[in-house]
Amino acid sequence: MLSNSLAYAIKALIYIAQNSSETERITLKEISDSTLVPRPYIAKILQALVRSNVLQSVKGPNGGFYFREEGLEINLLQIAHIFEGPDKYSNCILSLKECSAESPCPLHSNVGQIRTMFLESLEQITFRRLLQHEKSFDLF
Amino acid sequence: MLSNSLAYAIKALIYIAQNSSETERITLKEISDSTLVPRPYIAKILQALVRSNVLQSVKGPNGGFYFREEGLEINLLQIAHIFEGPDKYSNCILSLKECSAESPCPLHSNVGQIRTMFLESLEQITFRRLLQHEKSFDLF
DNA sequence: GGTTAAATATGATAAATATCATATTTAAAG
DNA sequence: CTTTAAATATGATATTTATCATATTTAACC
Repeated sequence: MLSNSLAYAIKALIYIAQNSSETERITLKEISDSTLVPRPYIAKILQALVRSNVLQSVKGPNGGFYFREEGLEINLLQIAHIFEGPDKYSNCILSLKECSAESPCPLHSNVGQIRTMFLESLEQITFRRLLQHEKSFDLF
Repeated sequence: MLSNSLAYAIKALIYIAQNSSETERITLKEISDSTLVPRPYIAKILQALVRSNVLQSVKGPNGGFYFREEGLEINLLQIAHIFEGPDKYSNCILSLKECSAESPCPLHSNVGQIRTMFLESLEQITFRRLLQHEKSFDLF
């Protein structure tokens, strides 16, 4: 339902949101260890998140990653847009050309509607909200 | 949300359910033309559906595919199981080991719940139900 | 300013999906 | 019993996604 990369990104972001601050940076190794995502892979994902202004990174000794202030307001749908193609969530669930509210495909009213709910729910969840989840929960 | 193959399979099955009978078989070419899925690709998909006893096929002149009587009672979740790995829909949305109702992951109660609804909705839709959709709807 | 601990950039490899091509089998019909 | 129109089997190619490896840059600290 979520791609591998997207699920990895969300796990890493939850961990960082819960444990980082501008002065308390989280290193790649720590993120990899606590999510069990291989270091080079999670590295690529985190780099994309830095480029997208979700995270901030600092190189060198005592460096690492931390959440930007504004980053905490970002929701899961926005993260999805970074890792899935842009149109992945935008069209008919069967990818039919003619499907629309006026001329709905056979799945539009049932499965399609739940898909819409799924997207709305992704959109409602920000990292500030996820911060409240218990920190000891294993993210692997 | 659905894999390419699964969406193709559903489109083909809707077409066959609406247009076939034991005496009125649908040929590969016709299915390919009406779904715009390349012939060799849809051929593989249909073969899998025959092996899974959803469809019946007849070789030779005037041959083709048609829905088995019992096939019409099959629901979309069962079709999904044919084309997606078996555990694809079975575990935590973040693929976390420890996630359960008692010890839910950060997404369990929101996105996870909607995922469950999604699966239930797939399970409720049989091809007999989809038969009722207007036949002139373009399946491409 | 040299050492070190970190991220970054780049690209290589592997695995899974999707797509295409071709030869074989089967059954109907003349 | 030969031809023909269909599915079937098999496997080749391409594309995408996931994974791994390595060299480079950067900033802190002595």
